[in-house]
Amino acid sequence: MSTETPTAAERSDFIREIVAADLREGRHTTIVTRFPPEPNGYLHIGHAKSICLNFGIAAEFGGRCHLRFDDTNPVKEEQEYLDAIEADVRWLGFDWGEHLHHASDYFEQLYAWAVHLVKAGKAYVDDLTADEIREHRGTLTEPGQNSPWRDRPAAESLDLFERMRAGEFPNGARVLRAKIDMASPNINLRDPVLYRIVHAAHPRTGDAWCVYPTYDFAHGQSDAIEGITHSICTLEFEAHRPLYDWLIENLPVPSRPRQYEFARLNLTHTVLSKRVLLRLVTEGRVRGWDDPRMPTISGLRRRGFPAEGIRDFAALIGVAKADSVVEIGMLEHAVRDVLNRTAPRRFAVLDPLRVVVEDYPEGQVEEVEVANNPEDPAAGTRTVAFSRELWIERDDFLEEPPAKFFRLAPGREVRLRSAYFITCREVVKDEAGRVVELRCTHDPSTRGGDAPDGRRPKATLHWVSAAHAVPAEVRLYDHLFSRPDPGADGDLFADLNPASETVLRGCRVEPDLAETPAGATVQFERLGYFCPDPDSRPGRLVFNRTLTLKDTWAKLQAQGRHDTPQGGRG
RNA sequence: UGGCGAGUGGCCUAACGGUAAGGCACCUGACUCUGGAUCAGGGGAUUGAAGGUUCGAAUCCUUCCUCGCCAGCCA
Repeated sequence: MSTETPTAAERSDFIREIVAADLREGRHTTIVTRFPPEPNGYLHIGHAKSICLNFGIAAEFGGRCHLRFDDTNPVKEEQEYLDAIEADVRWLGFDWGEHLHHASDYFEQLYAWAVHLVKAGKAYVDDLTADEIREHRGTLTEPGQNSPWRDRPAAESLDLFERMRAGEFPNGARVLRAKIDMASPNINLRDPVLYRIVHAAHPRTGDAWCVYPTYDFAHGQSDAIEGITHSICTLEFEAHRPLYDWLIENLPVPSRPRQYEFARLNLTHTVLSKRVLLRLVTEGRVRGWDDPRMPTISGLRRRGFPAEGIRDFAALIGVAKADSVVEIGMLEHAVRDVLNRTAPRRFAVLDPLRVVVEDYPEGQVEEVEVANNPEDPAAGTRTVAFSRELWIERDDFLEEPPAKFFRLAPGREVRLRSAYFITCREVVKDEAGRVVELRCTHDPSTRGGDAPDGRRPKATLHWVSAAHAVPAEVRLYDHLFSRPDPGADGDLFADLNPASETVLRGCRVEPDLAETPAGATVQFERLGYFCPDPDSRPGRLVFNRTLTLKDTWAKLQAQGRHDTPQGGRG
């Protein structure tokens, strides 16, 4: 159940309309949905859309939503995935109560139903090889051919099926098939395979079974067992619906679930395919399923995306049947929106440039008061140490400022946020001509950040006191793929963004940032949102950049130079 | 080429026969101790095309076009 659904009080979509009508017209009194992941990988933002839909509907209509693992293929499934999926759904803010289920919980019942079909002459054991079955299946335009085993006596199929279960045959030797119609224009109805022999240990049932039901045979029946009323899945299962219905109609199942399909999520600059994500991980293109660049729930979490932002995003994009590609900016907008409201502000300098305030007494330290979040007065204030030697952001100074560059430059006065106005008096360079230090003066009357004479600098800079700031490593993240439609030219991996991660060492941050709790995302003023990485240690702080702030100056620069998609800073 | 599904401003989504709405993005201005946020305003859609029904069509009908999915013993 969602903690709250802030932005989408009146959101509706074609599925919710169906649900509402079913309730209104008495077809159901309680709505039961389910989220049915296969534990063969980590959940990603596309799954989040489905999770929000299924759990969201259950919550809105006073029903319930089950978490059911579709664990029918032991060769691809692992306990690690089962655990990660549960953690991710919970982190997203949803609760399945008592209803944690597995298709494997129903193996015995499913087997019994398969036997039922065999006895009814509606399923048979086929001795054809996989290749032969394919050849008999026909093509999109040509009907298939009946298997020579199609009409063998039910008793013979039954015997063979029992021996399949008993482990008498090797993988692939035989399968159980539904007897429907080899000439159907819907290929899924051309005697689909219901059971196959797989001698492999299952994460939950171990070696108890060596025959496993296919998705088609397991899914709808599991829905029926659990009393699912609305079995919501993605568009690619549309062609399976007739089979879903055929099985429900031909089996003595306890309920009549109905399947509805919606368009899966596609996002620009990212790939949402478990197959590809698995490759990124196994081939070491990223550091793991929870790499902050991954579109996985665990990656987004590590990156600092709040669950609320992900839920808001799901509400924002809606649910429909048209294939679509959502701009990643939409996700970033939803996330910035919650972070702007909730993230505490802190000072951090990513690329430090030394500033010496010449007219500020050596050894003196003042505690200046700074708002924790201008958006939220209740967040209160904190004090930050100010002293003679400071660090400011290197790109907040330009010796020869172009028009529209409002920050520090020789002779120019700017405000140091919540502290003093300073004026740059001298630029110190090393032998190579690189600026290494700025000699400045301050106006003591501007303490706190306001001038008694009403003077208003065009820029306000963030800063840290050199003697008080603590060092940190900061990892900057950008889109994993550099083009909006990765792989459109053929080679997906060639579109990997080489600048998707930039590691900055030698950053200087406000001391209390050392205490930022894991999972908390803060705003580094004027830079963006950041969160401590799990790699962070007391003495060796590591922060991940969740997202940059919107940056008009970076945009202006980008327009002028026509590069840097994510803009500036570091 | 068979079946199924879908086409609404750059992107997402709404309109359920009554004369195209909202969000994101973009642009402009105001305000601002974050070039953030906020506020105000703006540009932009002959609703894939062509016919037809109707007083009236994004919605109904016909034909066509385009895109997606289906020929795993994956899900």
